[in-house]
Amino acid sequence: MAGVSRATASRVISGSELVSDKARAAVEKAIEELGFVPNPVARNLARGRTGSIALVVPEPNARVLSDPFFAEIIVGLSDQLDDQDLQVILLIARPGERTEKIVRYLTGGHVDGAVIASHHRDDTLNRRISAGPLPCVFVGRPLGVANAHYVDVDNYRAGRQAAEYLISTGRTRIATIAGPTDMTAGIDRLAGWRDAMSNAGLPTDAVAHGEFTQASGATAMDRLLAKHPDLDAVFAASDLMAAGALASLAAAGKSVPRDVAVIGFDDIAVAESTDPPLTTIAQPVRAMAARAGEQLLTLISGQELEPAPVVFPPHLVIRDSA
Amino acid sequence: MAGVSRATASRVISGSELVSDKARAAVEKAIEELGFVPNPVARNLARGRTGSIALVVPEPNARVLSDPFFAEIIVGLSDQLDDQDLQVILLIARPGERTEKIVRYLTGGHVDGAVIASHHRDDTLNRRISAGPLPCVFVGRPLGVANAHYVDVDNYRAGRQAAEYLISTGRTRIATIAGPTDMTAGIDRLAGWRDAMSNAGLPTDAVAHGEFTQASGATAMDRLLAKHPDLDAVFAASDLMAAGALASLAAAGKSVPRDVAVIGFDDIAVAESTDPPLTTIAQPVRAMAARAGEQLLTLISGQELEPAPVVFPPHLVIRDSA
DNA sequence: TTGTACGCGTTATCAC
DNA sequence: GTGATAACGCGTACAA
Repeated sequence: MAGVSRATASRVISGSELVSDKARAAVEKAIEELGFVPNPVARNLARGRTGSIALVVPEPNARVLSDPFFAEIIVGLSDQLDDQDLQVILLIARPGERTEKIVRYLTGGHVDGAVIASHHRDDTLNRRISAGPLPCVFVGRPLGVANAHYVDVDNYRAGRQAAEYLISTGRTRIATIAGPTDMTAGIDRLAGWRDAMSNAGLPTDAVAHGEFTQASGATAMDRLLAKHPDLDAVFAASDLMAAGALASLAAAGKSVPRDVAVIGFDDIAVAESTDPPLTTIAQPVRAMAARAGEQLLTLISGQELEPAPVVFPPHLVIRDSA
Repeated sequence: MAGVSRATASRVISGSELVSDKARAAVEKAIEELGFVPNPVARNLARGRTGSIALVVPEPNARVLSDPFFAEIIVGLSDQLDDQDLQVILLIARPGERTEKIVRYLTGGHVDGAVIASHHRDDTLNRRISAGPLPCVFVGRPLGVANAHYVDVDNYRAGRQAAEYLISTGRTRIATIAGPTDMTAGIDRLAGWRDAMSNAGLPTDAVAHGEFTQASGATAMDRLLAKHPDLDAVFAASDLMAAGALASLAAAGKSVPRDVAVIGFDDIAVAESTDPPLTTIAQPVRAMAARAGEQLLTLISGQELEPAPVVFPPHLVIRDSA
């Protein structure tokens, strides 16, 4: 219709510079009149790509999806990829299903790359994908995967920071409600707390483990109180566990922060509405996700990328509980 | 390699019955040895489809994504579509951006259909997509869109149910914290409450509007208490608003449920951890999303579908607040 | 700068 | 049952 060949039309649409102004104008006019829209599927076939990347959520649990953490990841990632006309495909494990299906999907050429939210302890998926040819970036340091590309918050530093803050406010008998020992977030935060305590010459024996949930935080606090009735502060590795701890402390007749200071982790919405509002350590999740997307783009474009972790600094948010 | 034509190989892969056992075996053997995986992009091009549907979240707000409501929608939808090798593409409006880009994407042939989570008051997107040729199903009754396919909880019935329950427990001075007047969830729940109250011969003047948030629920409760100090019950159109109301009531020295009964809506996680735990009305979000997916599949397959709404019954969850 | 012609990897429509 | 062969709609060497 523009009186040119398909090739020239294609050049105009793809934004090539090697087109005369006259031809370009003619094509653009034709596009306008025809309401022409390129077929993305055909385009991707010709280009040898899929035009989409996967966001893998290996947890077969609806609860994790409502986790603000994932919400931020989704937003950060979409935001980063929107301009590259790459779409985000959500891949969540179905309840009671092995990750087999996800692996098959990822290796089946459906996507150009993957961002894996790796909070789960089951690392077979992580290993298999990481070893394969598909570009992939983890959000959160994956356990048992060597040379992986990942972005994470500096959990170790965060643990130190929490302990050091409590120490700086004069607390001396400081406990921690740590995460599970088979999740890097739990391990690293605990290690940081431990080192800060040791450096200050304080005991590191008041440790209880939770599952990052409110209920587990409450029972962990119960255990701590029973074993160390003299404690005057506690660092919980998640806000939910901190909220559980607040409930436990209230039930035990302890006033927060007067008797016991509490500091959480995540800075999710509930942190503001607890009584008292939680002092907590925030992680820049959206920025982390954006960075993961950026790294993935680099990998997809074929550039070699040193598998150096990208680590973001945590950020202390001071409210009333500590 | 199997000594057959592409056509026969394709038949085997696509699971056609019109293949001899011998040929099938040969092809399967070849597939095994070659590790052959069909290219999804080429397949979709040949089939004239995209192999994906969009889940549209028109709210340019990260907060709504962490809403358990959306989490359940995502899970329900993926669950339903997983078997059809249809993938869910998440389409969220970027903050501060018009919905223009989303419309372009949807009409650009990127997806075979769309599920639109239509909670937002801005209905231009709803109208434009609904009027177009793309199969689409709404979750939540869209405002100002005629003949739309949608699934929803029976908000009117839910409002009635809440009021009737409060009445049945002997309350007589019953208020409501309603949602915004330009969202169907707000409108319909209020209408149900109003009718139940009228039918029981009770006054319907104690109405305050909130924005479905905790803060707005608290201020709405403040207003209600100031104007109707004698009220003995309140129906909040969301759990978050109910939580805000609880705080406001506590500040006013009112005991729940002794002085004032409170009933919420949604049955999200916080409903269990408020003090006291919230009696609330749950909606079967996951089932609703699955149904929306099912409807969308029907539409995509080209079958005509009467645009009859699918309405799910709400479910009263009795805890301690009423 | 432009056009020709082929390739991308399948599925679908025919004849056979 | 099976096998050529034509789409599917676009990108892009290569030649002009």
